[in-house]
Amino acid sequence: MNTGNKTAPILPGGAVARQGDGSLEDCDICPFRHIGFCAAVLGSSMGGGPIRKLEGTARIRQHIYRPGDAPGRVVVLREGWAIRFVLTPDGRRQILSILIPGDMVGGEALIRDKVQTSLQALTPLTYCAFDVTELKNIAESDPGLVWTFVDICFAGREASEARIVDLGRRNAEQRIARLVLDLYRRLDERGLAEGLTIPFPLRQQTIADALGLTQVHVSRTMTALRQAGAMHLQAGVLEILDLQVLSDIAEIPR
Amino acid sequence: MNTGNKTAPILPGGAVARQGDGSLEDCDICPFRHIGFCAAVLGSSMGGGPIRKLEGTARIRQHIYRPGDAPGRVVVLREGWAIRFVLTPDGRRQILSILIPGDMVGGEALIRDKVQTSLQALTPLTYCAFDVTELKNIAESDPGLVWTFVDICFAGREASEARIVDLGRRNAEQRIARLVLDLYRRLDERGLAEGLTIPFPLRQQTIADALGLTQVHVSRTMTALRQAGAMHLQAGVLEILDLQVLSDIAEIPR
DNA sequence: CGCAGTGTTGAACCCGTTCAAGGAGTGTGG
DNA sequence: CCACACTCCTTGAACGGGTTCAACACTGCG
Repeated sequence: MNTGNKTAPILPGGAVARQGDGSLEDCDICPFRHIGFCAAVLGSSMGGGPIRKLEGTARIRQHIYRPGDAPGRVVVLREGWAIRFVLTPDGRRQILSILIPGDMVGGEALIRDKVQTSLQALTPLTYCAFDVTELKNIAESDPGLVWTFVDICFAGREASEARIVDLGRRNAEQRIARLVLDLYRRLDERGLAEGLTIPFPLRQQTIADALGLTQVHVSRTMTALRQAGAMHLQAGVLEILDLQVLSDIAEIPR
Repeated sequence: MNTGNKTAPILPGGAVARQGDGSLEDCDICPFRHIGFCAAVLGSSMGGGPIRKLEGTARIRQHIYRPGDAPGRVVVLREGWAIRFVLTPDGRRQILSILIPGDMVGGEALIRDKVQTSLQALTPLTYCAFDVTELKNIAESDPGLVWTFVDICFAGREASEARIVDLGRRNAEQRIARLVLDLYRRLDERGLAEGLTIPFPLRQQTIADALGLTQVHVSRTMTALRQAGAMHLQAGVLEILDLQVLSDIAEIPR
């Protein structure tokens, strides 16, 4: 039964979710129904039993989960951006991934009880969530779904390792250029880029915490990138002024 | 049929492997038969069809595979250490993982044709290898094996993300202390530590390339750690002199 | 209006790099 | 047995990319 606007807190951190009616019918019009996780779940739940889809929203800066929580759910972002991060003992933040619409998060809930990271909304957020127990049940009748998890996990690991190379061996200018190009590619794949212009809700402090820099240095470096004619950021919209220049700085062959 | 000492190159880079007789009988005496991947494969191949185990050796500094290769095999180290790394366009090296006996490498071959990294022996190496096609066949009759892949992949991703935090937010002393403690814990889990002493075949340049530092600075920092009474490295053997001091430096609660 | 969040800029500082020289250990060949 | 080459580690001095601290400007908002 669709509970309509009646809401109940189902995730730690105060994020609110409502339960769908299980038929997943609005997945039919979801722009992300053909990407990895959703496509696999939709395919599986057609053959086997249905899966309940939970829907949720989060306000800006709201936590979806924190270290030590046991969310028990896998989350797929539908609208808005989020970050997954950890805090060091001295209170500094390291962002592990920047999440855009269509991304899946929290896959570790499939094999771990508790998570060790925080998930926080960067913008107002709407998302779908799937109970891991139900996912495991579906996977029993459709082992192909597990391969989808393997696939998603390795893709995530490759992204992590690309970031390791950035942090270990590249300077601030290269790191920022590569972050921007990576986000541009991902947004473009999901139809969220307009030409060379993308929505860009990241603050300089957010970029700094993702790339192991300080906000002050991000400011200086982005000024340099703007003056080099590579890109331009204003009011949450980033425009790549010269893809070749930016790619050269990023050391990405094109 | 056991081919005995007759050897044939089966992996790129010149590493040599011989084919076992498929019965895996020497797994019975392998010290790593109870850890993740091997335990799962042994359990699966008992129920379903047998899997061929390939065995291989590599000399020091020898490549097992390189970027662009399609090894088509998953490797489990039996004796010796190895590194997985990439080279940046300007020729610098970033090590992505340091592998010790019992570790599984190359799981991406399960879902990718070509690998993007290099795998190189740090010491003389013996390893086992399993054909991914055969692994997939076994997984058809034992879906639990796929969950083992998910598990291993997420563990690898967690390790990668821990390294991201190190590179992004910790100084040289902390990075080295954490690397040493991580290796100590892993070696101890596999019964390869003697008290607080572990084999340590890493050169300073290797540590530098893993932690995003230079060899010169690793030298200075390790001298400082020695003078602080935290640890002592000589002739390929590392002794943790004061676990408390080292843990404090590493910011690991104990 | 006050205030919080964000970005810019300057100046001093420092962690780590770069360049360079030298020493210790090891293997090799004459 | 020694000369030589090679790898690895140490140490010094100068340099530089990035940090830290601080002041200020701009924006949106209650």
